[in-house]
Amino acid sequence: MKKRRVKLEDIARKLNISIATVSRALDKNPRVKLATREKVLKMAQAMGYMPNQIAKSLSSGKTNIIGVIIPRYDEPFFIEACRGIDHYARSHNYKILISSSRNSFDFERENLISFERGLVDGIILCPSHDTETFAHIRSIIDKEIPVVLFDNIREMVKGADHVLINDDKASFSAVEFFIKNGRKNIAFIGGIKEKKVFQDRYKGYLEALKKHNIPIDKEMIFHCNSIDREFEDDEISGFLKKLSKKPDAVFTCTDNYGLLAMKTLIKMGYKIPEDIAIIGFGDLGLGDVFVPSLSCVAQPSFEMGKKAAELLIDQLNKSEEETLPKKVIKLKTHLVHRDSTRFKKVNFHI
Amino acid sequence: MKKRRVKLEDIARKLNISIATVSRALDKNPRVKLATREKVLKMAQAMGYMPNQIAKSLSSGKTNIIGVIIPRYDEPFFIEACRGIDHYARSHNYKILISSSRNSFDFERENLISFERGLVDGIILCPSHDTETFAHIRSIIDKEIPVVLFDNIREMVKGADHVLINDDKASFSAVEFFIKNGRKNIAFIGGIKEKKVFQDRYKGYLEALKKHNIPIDKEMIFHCNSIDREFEDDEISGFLKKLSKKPDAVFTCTDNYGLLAMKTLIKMGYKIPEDIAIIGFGDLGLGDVFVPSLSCVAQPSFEMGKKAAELLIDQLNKSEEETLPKKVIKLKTHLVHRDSTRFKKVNFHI
DNA sequence: TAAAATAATACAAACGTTTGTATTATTATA
DNA sequence: TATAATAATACAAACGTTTGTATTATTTTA
Repeated sequence: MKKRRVKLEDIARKLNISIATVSRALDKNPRVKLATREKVLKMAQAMGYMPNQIAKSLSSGKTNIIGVIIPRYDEPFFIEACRGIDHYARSHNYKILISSSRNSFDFERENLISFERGLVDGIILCPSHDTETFAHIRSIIDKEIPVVLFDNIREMVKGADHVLINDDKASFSAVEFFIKNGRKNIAFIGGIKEKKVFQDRYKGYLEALKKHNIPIDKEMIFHCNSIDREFEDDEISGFLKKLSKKPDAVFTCTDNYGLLAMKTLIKMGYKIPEDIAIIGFGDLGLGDVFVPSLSCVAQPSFEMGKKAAELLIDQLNKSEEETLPKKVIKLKTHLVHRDSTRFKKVNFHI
Repeated sequence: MKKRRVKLEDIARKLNISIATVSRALDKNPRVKLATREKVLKMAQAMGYMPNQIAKSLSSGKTNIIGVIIPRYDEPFFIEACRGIDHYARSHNYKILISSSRNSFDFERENLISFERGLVDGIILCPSHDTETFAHIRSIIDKEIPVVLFDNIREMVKGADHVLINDDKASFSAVEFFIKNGRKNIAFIGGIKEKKVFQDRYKGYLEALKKHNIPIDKEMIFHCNSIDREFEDDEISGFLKKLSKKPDAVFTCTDNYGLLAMKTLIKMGYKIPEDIAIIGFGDLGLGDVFVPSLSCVAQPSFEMGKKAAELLIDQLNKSEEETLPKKVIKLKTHLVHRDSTRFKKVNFHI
């Protein structure tokens, strides 16, 4: 005794009119008489009619769904980016379907392939850690499915839009901030060297030192290698504990590294920010709650998502013939000062 | 010059066989000769055939998508729950479509209605803060769309499965833990009183005190009212600062409250956990990183999501006729001991 | 008041699959 | 070698819409 859904045909039969007319009436198409439209609307309401989205999609060739692939669910940055995407998408009548690549190239490719089956109109992707080739993305683009890439981009992919931040500038500003406040022994904790973002953040660090004629001390530089969070703590505390010289500032390439570093440094007896200042990267959004709180380079995560959605929907709405030039958007970061740099209260934009 | 997708018909025409045979060959249906199957498979591969998910769904009446509605994106609990849902769903060939109700009843209802359009096979819902009536959910159930509710359930809804934790037992255990460790002046910071979960957590607090003959001191009890996070900090520090008696323990109904309380208490000069022990509720998953770290009642968020997905998929897979009895699953919480209760190292299950 | 113009509606194909039934080809049986 | 049994395939309807074109009903015009 499964209740069958009410469909156009049911309404049509009840009113003794054709399906086409019912369809058009519900669309408020001027081709149907006002009286008929109202009759249909009333009957649809009375019968509890709900349009079948799947049938609509098949007929129209559009699903109004955007596929989103992120490297992981449990990073505030991605959640915020998804919120941004969702925000823009919803207000433009799109839903989003999120999958995680679990930072695996294979999963990423699988997810893309599953999106190729016509369930989504377009794709927003943040490449995973170990994505080094881009054929899988190009293959999607070849099928003329619009793609926008955001964050963690190693390499531009032709035919896709890109949304990024200025990683080198961002870390440059953070390190310069240290220097301008008299810090000289500035440690650097980076991420795996293969990632473009970490390279760029490292670059910014080096450039800031260079500009201000501070010699580069290799001992002060560490690149965290583990993808697995479990080991980050050990790696970072290991690095900090075996330093022969005391740093007076640390710049870390993620907020998490910053927090872990802070934890270790406190245990080692450092006073924050008097003995050592710390700036992380990313803005977990929670850094604020804890004592001491962590300063950071804030990525405009929500904005990045929003922008990505905007670019994608622009592509989706373009007419068949016109071909929109592909864009690379770089969004601005800014320094958020909390306890770990609060020797001077400022909040400036890069 | 839009490239048309390859479809069954294209393969069929190329090989001079019928669409039905191609369809069955790809399904590895034994009705088609092995030689034919291989021919088809090869051709499909060569032509880059991708099945059209929408057409499949229309034909089969199943989308293999689960709709998920959570109150907000930016709470680790929900993210973890979604991960749990996703984990189970994916391994059973379902995708998930997440929407946020932004803790608004109206958005929640809108989301449900949009799910009613046949895009999802079933729905997993965590009711929003201000959901007080349930007609919108019943209406979905009436249409025989399977529904599973999890967390924040004010009231059981007939015809839906439920996944919960034992809120009263959980807070009871936390408070009893304080008492067994010699704490007597135990403050309570709850959430808005209208929510069942907060009522239950409050109940557990009261019961623990009662069981151990500790008089209830109204001054030690505070119910945080704000939905907006911005004001929680002020509310909580306001409460703590105007206490006439010094508490030696605080139980808070969320982790965030716990962190905020800890921040204030440290500023007030309390030593943690010597002067005051704190237990939060929820396990942000980050409480660990900060100094001092926050002990908490850990909700099995991932497990809850997983269980919800399991129940839903069970409903979806049941045959047309059989009607599965609806279930209420209560999952166990456990205490996670960190710095804020580390006067004694244990980690027991409730 | 009949023809022309237009408004309103009906018909039917299309979207790309699946699947029950009909048909044809092949093999087995007598 | 004709006939039955079975294997392989083809046909066509169905899923629930949308939309171009054909048809019918109504109004306008002469």
